[in-house]
Amino acid sequence: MMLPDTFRALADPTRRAVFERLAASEMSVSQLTARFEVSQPAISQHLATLKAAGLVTERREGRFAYYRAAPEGLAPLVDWIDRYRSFWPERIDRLKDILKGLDDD
Amino acid sequence: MMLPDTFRALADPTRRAVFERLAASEMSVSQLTARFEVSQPAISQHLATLKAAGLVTERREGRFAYYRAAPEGLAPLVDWIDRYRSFWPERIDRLKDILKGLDDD
DNA sequence: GAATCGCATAAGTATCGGCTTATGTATTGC
DNA sequence: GCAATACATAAGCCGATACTTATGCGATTC
Repeated sequence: MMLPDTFRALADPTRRAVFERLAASEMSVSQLTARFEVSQPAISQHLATLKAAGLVTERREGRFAYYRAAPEGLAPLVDWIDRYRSFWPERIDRLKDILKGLDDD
Repeated sequence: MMLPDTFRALADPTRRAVFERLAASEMSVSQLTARFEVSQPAISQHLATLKAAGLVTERREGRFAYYRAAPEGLAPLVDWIDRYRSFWPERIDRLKDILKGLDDD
């Protein structure tokens, strides 16, 4: 199965943290940089990787670049997990909790 | 959040394929090696990584070591995805399909 | 229009990670 | 007990990658 690098993109802790931050709210690169302890180029590079994986989207506004998490990018992960559903013991009912939550929404 | 290296363990395509194979059925290291194009040590190393991440379990029998996928090891992934549930657009109803499947079982 | 700002890209470096071959350690078979 | 088998570990190699500083480039500001 060809996952579009979703796992690899999220494997790096810093990059995952960037995604998590962008899931909370849209932010510009400089705002994002201020929240991490790596340089601005490092952040830009992580964003490029996340964007290539479909995990974030970019919105240009003048000289600013606003990024936000693209939840659809997580779909390959859900798909992948889905493939092993039938092998899962009922013990893993956390997935059911997730569904319950969705139903309640 | 401190994921127990689940993402990193599944980021490598070969290692992910090993996990997928072990999800289908328990196998010994040599049986597993026969199915891949990397050496036996490489397989052993992948298995060690997967085991450290809680994604496989080992069963010793004489000089054989049988491995099988540990679906519980995927729980951290589900947990992590769950954290962003509220940000997801309804468009991602695939997760609902998963839950439906579980309910039907 | 010159300086500044926001960001991306280039280039270099050092570490990590997956692979190999070589070797070690039990276990089994003769 | 000796050879062979099953697997793990050691050691080394090399490409990938996460970071840095330096630079480029468009947009804003004065």
